[in-house]
Amino acid sequence: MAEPKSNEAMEKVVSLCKRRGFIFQSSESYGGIQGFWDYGPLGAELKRNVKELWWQTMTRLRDDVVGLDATIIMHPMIWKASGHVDTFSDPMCDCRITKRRFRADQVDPQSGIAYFYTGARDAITGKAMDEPFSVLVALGKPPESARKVATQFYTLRGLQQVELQGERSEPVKDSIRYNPENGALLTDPRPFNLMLKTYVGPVADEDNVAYLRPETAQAIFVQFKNVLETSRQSVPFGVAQIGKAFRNEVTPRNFTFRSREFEQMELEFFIRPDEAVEALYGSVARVDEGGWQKEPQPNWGWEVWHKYWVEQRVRFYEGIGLSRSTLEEYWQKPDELAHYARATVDILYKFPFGTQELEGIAARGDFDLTQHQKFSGKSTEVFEEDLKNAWGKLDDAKKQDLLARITAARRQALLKKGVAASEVDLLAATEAKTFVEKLAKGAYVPHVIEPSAGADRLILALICNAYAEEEVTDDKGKKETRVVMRLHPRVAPVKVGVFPLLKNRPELVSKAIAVRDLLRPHMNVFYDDGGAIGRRYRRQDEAGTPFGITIDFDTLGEKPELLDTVTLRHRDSMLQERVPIAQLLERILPAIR
RNA sequence: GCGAGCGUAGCUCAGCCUGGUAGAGCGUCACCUUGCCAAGGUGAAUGUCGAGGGUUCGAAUCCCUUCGCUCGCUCCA
Repeated sequence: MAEPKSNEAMEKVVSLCKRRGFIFQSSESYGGIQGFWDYGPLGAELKRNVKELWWQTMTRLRDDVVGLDATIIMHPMIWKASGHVDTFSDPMCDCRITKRRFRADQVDPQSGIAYFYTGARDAITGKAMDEPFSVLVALGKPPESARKVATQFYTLRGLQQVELQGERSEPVKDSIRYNPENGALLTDPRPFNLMLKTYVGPVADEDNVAYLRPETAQAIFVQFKNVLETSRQSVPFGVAQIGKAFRNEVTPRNFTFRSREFEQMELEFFIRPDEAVEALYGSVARVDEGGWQKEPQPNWGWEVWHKYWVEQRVRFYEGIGLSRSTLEEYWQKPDELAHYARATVDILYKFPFGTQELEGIAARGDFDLTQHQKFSGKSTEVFEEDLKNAWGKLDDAKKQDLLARITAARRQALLKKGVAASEVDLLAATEAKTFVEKLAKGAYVPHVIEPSAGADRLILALICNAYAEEEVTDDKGKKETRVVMRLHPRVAPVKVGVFPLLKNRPELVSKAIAVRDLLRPHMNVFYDDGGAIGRRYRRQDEAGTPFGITIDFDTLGEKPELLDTVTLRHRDSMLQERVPIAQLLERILPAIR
């Protein structure tokens, strides 16, 4: 995935973002704060447009998705159930000599003889150091090798000629406290908690710990039943949410790409397990039949739904100016998949600093809803009368066949999870039986397809993608560079700039203001009367404004046939055309919607 | 969190080595000019030289600490 870095391109983008007011560093006047960013006037408009287009596409233009807007702080147990409490706090330790970092639980256990030192003394200056240290060497190695490493350690701490103090040794077995590469003692494990912690209520003690959500998805799972019961939806259907999430990233990097506070646009789309689909419709649609390119069908299983959502998401990106050629689809290999995922596709954008993930579309099975059912004790199952009836009508051979296939699938999943081979058959059989009995009653825990996009990453991709410099030659043959943000008109922060040709002619100014007021209820308009007209065009080019309108003397009727017409200037081509004021809305609106 | 480099006007940067209380270009603002693609005229604003401390008669300049940025390591469910 690594590509040659192009810092120059990125620096230009960052510079433009600040210069024109797209993105500022958070708390800049206080020295900034790492991993936090603010959107300026243009950035705020851009982000709002992107989020609204996502919301429009994902919920309002569909009849099978509804919205949710949940709190950032939720019951802490949710993060236990989701697995974040465990997977988000990796204790780490460092080699005291090479500074290499290890996951404390992933150090290769070492055995041998440990040599301990109480400290060291500098033979030249007489300076003493009482910091203890120890080195582990393999059995049979001479003590000199331990002394060499220990000397290195104290030298690094400023001693010139090291005299080791208080050496003693003892055998050690399977210790994970030493660096396997050089035997040096590692620092004590320190927790790296990637969730931002806070306290709910006035007392800041451990009973009141809560976390800022590291993803918006869990709220959807937790509210799944409420949404189902109140929205008049039934599976398959989805719940969409846009909101802030927080991760205490070790290393925020690449401008806004990896921030500690960021915004997600997530959909959890709930579907029937394939076995339920098969019971209802006799068979499950296959991906190679190509149906995923068209409208959803009742006989889709998870694979087709997954493929469908990948396609939908790519089409969304195309619709806001990220063509397929700027994107990459990365289908994770089976061994890269998280334990809960059946398949994950990353949609990547070719950023100047490398090709990086914009969105992940995961087929998560029933993992999340099952976890919350387990931890909360509340059912996350749905019931379908039709399923119960359909199951009742299956012949015995079909039922046996389904049971066998479910058992085999459960067996594989359990093996992958690390269940002992001796127990796996019984466990798989029991689980499959329970599952089938539920299906027979028309009940199941829905499976889920999760398209999860980063709003801020998308903004950054749109900005990088839009940035262009081009050589322009003027009438006098002079060459110059035009910086233009080729933002898709649908996301552009300002849709149209309105300019009186000259500002010292009140007739032009008042006409221009009238045009501005005509357009303003329908779109974001920027009025500018400062400086030469060309300068104002170029200023809007840098802001990504797709249209410019200039009011001149012909607008006022100098040439009677041009009365009430204006110049409409197009950002990308710089072409101009004469358009009647009365036709402006019908010319511009289709482009920005 | 570790290592290396960097931090001077809105932006790009000079000055730092060889201490003597800050500059250029672009941009911004106002007025004039401007009859359709940034470069005309006049005038103006802007930095406690990232922050704090130390050395010194005197620090943007030397030293220490800290914060931020970039790169590498680590991490990325």
